[in-house]
Amino acid sequence: MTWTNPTDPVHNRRMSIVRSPDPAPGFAPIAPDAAGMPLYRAVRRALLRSIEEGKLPPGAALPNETDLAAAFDVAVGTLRRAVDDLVAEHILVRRQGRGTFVATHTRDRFLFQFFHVERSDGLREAPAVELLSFERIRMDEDAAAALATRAGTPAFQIENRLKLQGTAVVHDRIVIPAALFRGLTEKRVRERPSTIYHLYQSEFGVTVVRARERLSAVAADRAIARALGVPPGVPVLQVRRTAIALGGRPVEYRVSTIVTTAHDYVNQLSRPS
Amino acid sequence: MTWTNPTDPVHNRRMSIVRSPDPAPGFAPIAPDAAGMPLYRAVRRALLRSIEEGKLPPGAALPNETDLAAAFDVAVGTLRRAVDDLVAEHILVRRQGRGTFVATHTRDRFLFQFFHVERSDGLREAPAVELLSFERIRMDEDAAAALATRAGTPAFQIENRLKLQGTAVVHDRIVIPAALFRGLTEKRVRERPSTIYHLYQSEFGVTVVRARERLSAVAADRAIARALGVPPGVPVLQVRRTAIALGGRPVEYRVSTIVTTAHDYVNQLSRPS
DNA sequence: CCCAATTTGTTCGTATGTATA
DNA sequence: TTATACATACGAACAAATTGG
Repeated sequence: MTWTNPTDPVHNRRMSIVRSPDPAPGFAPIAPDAAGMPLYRAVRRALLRSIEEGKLPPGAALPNETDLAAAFDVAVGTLRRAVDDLVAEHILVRRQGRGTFVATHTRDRFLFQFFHVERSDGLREAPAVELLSFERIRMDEDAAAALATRAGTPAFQIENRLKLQGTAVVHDRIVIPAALFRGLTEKRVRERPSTIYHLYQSEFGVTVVRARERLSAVAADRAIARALGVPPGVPVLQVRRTAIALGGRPVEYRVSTIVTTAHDYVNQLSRPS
Repeated sequence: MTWTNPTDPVHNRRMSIVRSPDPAPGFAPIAPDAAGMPLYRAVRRALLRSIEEGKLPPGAALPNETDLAAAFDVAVGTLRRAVDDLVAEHILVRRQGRGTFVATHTRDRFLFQFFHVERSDGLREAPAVELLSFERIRMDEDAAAALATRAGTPAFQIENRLKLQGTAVVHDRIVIPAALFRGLTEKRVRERPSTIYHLYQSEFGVTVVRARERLSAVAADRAIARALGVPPGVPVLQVRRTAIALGGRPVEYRVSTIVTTAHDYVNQLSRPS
């Protein structure tokens, strides 16, 4: 059984109608005006807030579009536009016939979105990660600046060596605030079943959604050179990454050092759609 | 005066209706089926073809959405979706209240899409370009491979030095096929009023739409070191770019060498929407 | 293997708001 | 002010993919 809904002539919105058991609990109608923000933006923010607050944990299925639109009191098209944006940001994933889900940090996603090294001939493969060290440290100036805190802030530092086709190519030094990752141990890092971003997400509720990278060429220092099996002083590519989590907070500072004798950092400037 | 259009129950498409003077000449209805491709994809391709064929030159205004949708015999929403995609690819530009236009290569676009160097403290500014040399050459293996042709193919080679905040930071060696740029002279390069991509577009009908870049760290050779005023052998960032034009053809191979003592190559991994 | 239910994907159409000239 | 064009929002119908019986 269906009704046709009377519409509010001012805002062109459906007027609220009582329904039997709420098909999308926890989603309140969007206020008609939110500082001149388009409705689909307000819906996007509401969804984002639900995800950030944990009401929609990673992997969770959203209510179907019809129910969710009804809960927000917007048209399906408006809801879809909001979801479109979140899908483009890799925060939601849609699967036709199945539903819409909060994105999880799979290996595929890591490779696609956050790993840019491939062999000079274009061969791409997942790196084999080897943990070199796990320490409690206090942040240096660089890490602190990137993480919007003060030098000396307690942190974990993880050093990894990444091999491609059997040869060491990348050295990662990862700095993460201890406050955000309470209870992290070397064991948990070493025995994580998937990527480290998956670990952040599944064990600490920290979902990395984007990152800024600054690249420069430097001479390999002794420690890096030894770790990567190259002579000290050879030019290596240094990538300083600040990873941003769901709330917009920087949560990881990472310095990747890449030997580019047989590999490159690749970047696509605009993809065909 | 308006009609309501009878619809084809099979494809849910409007049936053709004769109209007075064609409001969007040169745009034929899209065939209902194009290998299972969604209609909006077919519309996108039709628009792209019109642009590639020069029927919509850079800067040209498209017919308004209503007329264009009618010409293609699709709904406005379908047309808008096709245009959305081309806008995301920077091939079209929409301006509310004015119209939709074929994108031109402005300085702003170059900076946003194709120039990634900024000072270490985050300061971004447009580079001052200085032409160092202009030569007719034959392509080496690297350039030929990037441009999908054979070594020895006639080409132009342009060397530029880019200054930021008054200091030389980037050296560009640009290789472009002579066949695509007949009549190019040093004078035209030197006296171009805007970016070199604008020159390609306005003078040779070559519209760069995207690029692939491969980055590595190398030691500065003597020539580069002299051009950039650094000691030979210092680590520098080498960016090898293949630029792709509208038809999908590679049209430029560029090797940028960047001194990264006070500057970085910056990259955004996913932007918030 | 096929069918039915569910969910997203595509396409249609329309009305109104907002920016521009 | 008016006309035009894109932007937002509504609603509806059918297609396509997936899952479970």
